[in-house]
Parts: sequence; structure tokens; C-alpha cells
Amino acid sequence: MPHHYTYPRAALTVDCVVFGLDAGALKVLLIQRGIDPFKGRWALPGGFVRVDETLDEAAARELEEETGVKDVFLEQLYTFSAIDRDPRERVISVAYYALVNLADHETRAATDASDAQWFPAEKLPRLAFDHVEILATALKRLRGKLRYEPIGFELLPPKFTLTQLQHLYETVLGTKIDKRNFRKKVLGFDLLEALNETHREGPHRPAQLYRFNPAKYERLKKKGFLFEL
Amino acid sequence: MPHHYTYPRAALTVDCVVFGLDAGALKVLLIQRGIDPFKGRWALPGGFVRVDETLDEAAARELEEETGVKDVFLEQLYTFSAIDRDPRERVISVAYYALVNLADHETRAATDASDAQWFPAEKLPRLAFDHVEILATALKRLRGKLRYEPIGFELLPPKFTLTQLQHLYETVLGTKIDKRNFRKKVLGFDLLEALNETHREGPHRPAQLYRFNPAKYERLKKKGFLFEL
DNA sequence: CCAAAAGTGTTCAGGCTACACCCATGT
DNA sequence: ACATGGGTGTAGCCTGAACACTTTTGG
Repeated sequence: MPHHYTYPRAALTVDCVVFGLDAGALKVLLIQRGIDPFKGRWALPGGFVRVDETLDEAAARELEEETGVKDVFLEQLYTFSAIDRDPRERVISVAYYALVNLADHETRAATDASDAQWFPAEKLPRLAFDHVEILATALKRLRGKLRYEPIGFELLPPKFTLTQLQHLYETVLGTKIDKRNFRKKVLGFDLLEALNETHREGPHRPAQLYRFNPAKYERLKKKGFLFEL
Repeated sequence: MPHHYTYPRAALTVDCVVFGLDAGALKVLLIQRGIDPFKGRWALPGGFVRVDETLDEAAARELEEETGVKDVFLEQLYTFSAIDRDPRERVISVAYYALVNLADHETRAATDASDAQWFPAEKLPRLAFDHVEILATALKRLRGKLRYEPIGFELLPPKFTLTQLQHLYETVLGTKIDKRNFRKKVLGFDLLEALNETHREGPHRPAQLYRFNPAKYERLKKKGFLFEL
């Protein structure tokens, strides 16, 4: 049985790609590094995994410690292990991606006088380590997953309009979608509940608010139902 | 900056779920453990990651060392980190899954007087560690991926018949597929090349042999083409 | 009353499903 | 000659794409 100090071990970190939707643009939450290496560069929130926590726990903990974001959709993405991805020593990083409703979290990062900031996914600053690669992987996963699992709702407030939902898909997937066809299809899944509330904003007809029913989705999924947009 | 012995570190391993197709049944390659813990139990091939290799390299190396299988489709699956998944100490394992053409590798494991053996995916022995969970995850991934990426060919010899391909899909996905519709669709993708060869076996008409053209797939994929069965 | 986004149906084409018989071969 | 899997076409249905106008509100 291997003993702790028999062989050198790689260090283990977690890194989180946090996606948010702001004014119809996809954003990513980054923090500015205060120390070397890459001092001053922007990087994904993350840090070392403790020996007494799972990776999920480590990701959630680091995310909250560094950005204040918590209780959000958080899922393992991929594990990155290029030999020289960290100039100090061998560090292997398990990447996660998170989807947050920006309305709740935007202020926090912005007002904290913190070093955390939202950047448009299409216009990022130079990043530390191999974080560009991690981000690209996360974006690809998000786009893929959005099409066949109902995770888009995680980026919206609990109550949302169909137009907001449609814009979300258009933004993330980078496509134009026909309004009528989109509504027909989404409502056809019977996973959205129309609320007795409307969203009024601006000089135009108020929009019906809906809520996603995750329990219903779970039930349907077990019966072989396939979400797909 | 953290120093090597400042904090205890988890150990890192890789584990490989190797899938093969044998006489129309999906099989998994396991090895019998010669040492504690779980001495005598069957387990996924795998082992500790060296500090100077990437995870992909570690997975390929362990796979070859323990089973002789090499040069096969091998892809990262998920990283498992339950606190007590290894009774000795904290071990985090990056799981991979491999797809092999059993015709090439079957004999090796069988004749080696080795401790490696193929088991039907639906009828596995008791496994060591959390390997049941890893296997379940791999199976789910395989089923998912098979439907929207042309990876099934990795389980077949380079030259195969459409019936073999159809059986593959039926076996892995657990569905019946209509022969005519299947052929129409698969050939419609224009990713298979009919060879000037037939597969003759048994008292019946010989079958046309085909070959998958990966280069063509890459080209089409870049143009937005979506494989889907 | 004007500007702005919300909301709503129908038509058409293409893809998917279901289905049954002849073909080439080995024994 | 017969048993065995290989190979082929069509018709109905359903789903996805295209497309324009009315409604409700705030200013």
C-alpha cells in the first residue's frame, strides 16, 4: 500500500466557471489575482481541495468564499491535467460550471469593492493558467446541454416570461428563433406553469409569467421523455 | 504558495471502464485484485497517477499495463471523490471509458492466464470500491453519446456490416430498430463507404462490408452537421 | 394616438414510422 | 430444396419551418 510520502503527489484544485445572463448577454464571473503567479490577471474562482471534503463541496466552498455566490446549479465539467498548467508545481484541476440568476448575484460582486467582476463571455480579459481552455470547454458544454436538458431556467429568475427564455436560448446558442414556434414547443412540454402574475415593464403589453416545474420534469424523464429544443 | 507538506493531499488514481462487444452482448473488462483492500474482488483497471504524466497518459498506461489493451478510443468520464471511497486513505479517482473492438483484444485477456476478464455489462460480479457507480456512469454516458456522435464504430472491426452496426445500437440502447429505416438513415449521412468486399458467414447471402470515414465526419461537423440516431 | 413588446394559427415540406417480400448463399 | 440472414420501397403521419397581424400597455 502506498504511503503518503513514498511518491510525490500532484496538488488538486477546483475551478468554477460561473455563467450569468445580464441584459441579454452571457457573462462569466472572474476574480483578479492578488498574488503570483499571474498576479493582477483575471482568473476563474477556485482553490485547493481539502483532504476532508468532496470535490462538489470544495467547488461550492471556494465559489462562496471568493465570490459570495452560493446555492446555485453547480456541476462537474472536466478535469484538466496538462503538466505545466501551473508554473509552480504539478497541479491538477477539476473544473465545475455554475449557472446563476444574475439578478440575485450581480450586486454582490459589483458592490463588494471585491475583486470579482462579471465579463461578457465573448469579450474576456487575458486569463491566468489554462483558464481560457477551461472556459471554452464550459461554454461548449453549456451550449450542448442547453439543447437537451432544461437547465436554462437556472439562468433566469424563478418567475420569467417566455420572451426572456427565448432570448436566453438565442443568446447562448447564437441563433435566431421564431417566436411562435418557440412558444408552441416549450409550452408543449407541459413543464411550465403559467402564474397569475404578469411582468410589466415599459410602454407595452405586460407579459405572462411562468415558473419551471422541476418535479414534473423528473417524473417525465423517468418515463423516457426527452427534452429537446 | 502551498508547500508540498504543508497540507495533506489526496492521492490521485485513474480507473478505466473498457467496453467491448461480443456476440451481440456488451461486455466490460475487469481485473481481479491480488491485494487488499478488496483482495479477490473484481475491479476496473486503473492505478495511481504519476506526477509527471497527464491523466490521459496515466489512463492509457494503466490500461495497457493491466490488460494489454492499447491504441483504443479512451475518453475522460468523470472524477469521483466520495470521502470514503477507498478505505485506506483519501483517494480521488478520475474515471475514463474506453471502446474496443473485441475481436482484437478478446484473446489477449482470455489467454494471458491473466487476471483480466470480460463480463457482460448486465451481469457483473461484485466490484471493489465505488466501481459500480463508476460503471453506471460510464454506461449512461455511452448510451447518451452513441445517439449523437458516431462512436459506435469504435466497438466494431474497421470493416463491418450494417447488420453488425444495427445490432450494436440495439444492444447498447436496448431497443429494437427497423432494419430498412436504420439503413436508410445511416447511409443517408454519407459517412460510410461501401467496400469491394463482402462478409460471408453461414448459409446465407454475404453481407456488404462498410468502413467509417472519420475525416469526412470531422469535415461535416465543422459545417454544423449533427449526427443523430 | 403612438411606440413597443406580447400574444396567437395555418400551411407546407421533409423526415420518421410502419410494414412484407425477394435474393444469395451453404449445406 | 430449404433454411438463413441480406437487402430493398412506399404510404401515412407527424413534426418543424415559415410567415403577419392584433392586443395591451405607458407615455
